[in-house]
Amino acid sequence: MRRSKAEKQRTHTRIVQEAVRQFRAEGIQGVGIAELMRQVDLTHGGFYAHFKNKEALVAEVCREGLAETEDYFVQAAQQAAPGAELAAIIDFYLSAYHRDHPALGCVMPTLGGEIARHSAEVRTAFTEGYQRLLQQLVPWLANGAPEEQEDAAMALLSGLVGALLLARAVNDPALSERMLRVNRAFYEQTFAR
Amino acid sequence: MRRSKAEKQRTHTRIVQEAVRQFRAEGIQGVGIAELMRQVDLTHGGFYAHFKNKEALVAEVCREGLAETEDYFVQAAQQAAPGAELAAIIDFYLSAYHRDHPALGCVMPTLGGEIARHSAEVRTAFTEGYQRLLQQLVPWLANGAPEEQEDAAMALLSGLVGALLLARAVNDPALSERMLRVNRAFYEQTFAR
DNA sequence: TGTACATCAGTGAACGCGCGTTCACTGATGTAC
DNA sequence: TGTACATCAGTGAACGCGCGTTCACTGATGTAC
Repeated sequence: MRRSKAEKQRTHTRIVQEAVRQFRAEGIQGVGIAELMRQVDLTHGGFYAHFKNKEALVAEVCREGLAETEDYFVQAAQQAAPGAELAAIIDFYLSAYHRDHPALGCVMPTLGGEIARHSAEVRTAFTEGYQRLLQQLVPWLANGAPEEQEDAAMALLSGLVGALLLARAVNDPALSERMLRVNRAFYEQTFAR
Repeated sequence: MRRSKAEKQRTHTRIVQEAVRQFRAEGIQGVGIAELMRQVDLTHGGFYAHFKNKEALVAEVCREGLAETEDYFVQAAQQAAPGAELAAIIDFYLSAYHRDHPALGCVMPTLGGEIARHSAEVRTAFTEGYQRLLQQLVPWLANGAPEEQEDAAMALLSGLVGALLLARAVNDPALSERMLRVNRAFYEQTFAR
């Protein structure tokens, strides 16, 4: 039953992509290897031909998940009118669509709490993805020393994450809507140049 | 083996307090009823004399956890010099101690992601606690229409939550320290009056 | 106030189930000649 | 290029374990008289 190298690569990618989706929807602890592999049309034993253990998958999920968010930031900025790049990123991140589709969205609000409890391997993968995301925001922030721009990006990014997290946790649609709206306005007024 | 009403009440409180602590440290899914009850010197069967099911406990944990954070906010403000109340709350929330002791800290960064996936019962408890927390911040925000003060409190609160979440997830101590410092400075400059 | 009985907090065995991981096996792929 | 053999992606049974919940039971507490 051995498969070609190319096919193994494809299978590997499919496992990671399905894991990113499922982890965001159900949490890391909420997803079992057997169910994950079933969704990829494989049996659970095969998992260990691709990953040393579940923890190694979690690390890859961090990388993949944060890279996806990075792509979304780049796309939002590209499609925005000149000067409106940062507002476009903020509007995308704090949209009702993003709030209502955690399985398709950023891993930071969905998995951040769990990741803090995981191994150094996982947290290092997270840290690297976070730093790249930060650099993606820097070009759109007010002129100044690079360090000041990074500082601003850090404040903005954690604000976005917290706002989305809380907008999802809360059970009152009007309140949730208000949280998104208020935070969009706050970050656009504070950081848009 | 029946116990007095007062003793049942005391037991109930002990279960909830131990659950708040364990949930913050290990996540909701990371804590089992048996282990929880063992820490309270009871057997797992007795759990159901106090709670319909685990979900009912989670709802109580939300209430208790957010009430604790509310108390901390009140205390921080009381102990602060006049005019420095908001800075004191921000400094407390974004302290290295708070980051390093999630078991003793706010439930929003630790449990927020999981709570978003829980029942209406749990999310309603969370929503009520969140609203009370918000009102605790309002008095310390810039004068203006009550709605504007609430808006500012919402932006501040989600920023605090996101910053603590990320400062814990990241694996680089210098970066984590910088995240706390930058966010403290940002929120104090933006909101302190 | 004292007695008889119902209530029920807590015990501990048992339920079915899913978890992460291991392992002997299969047969197609990759490689050495 | 063709053949012989080693490799290894994926299978599926099995491992020990912990999960949430139920339930018959116990004996002290609460209550009705």
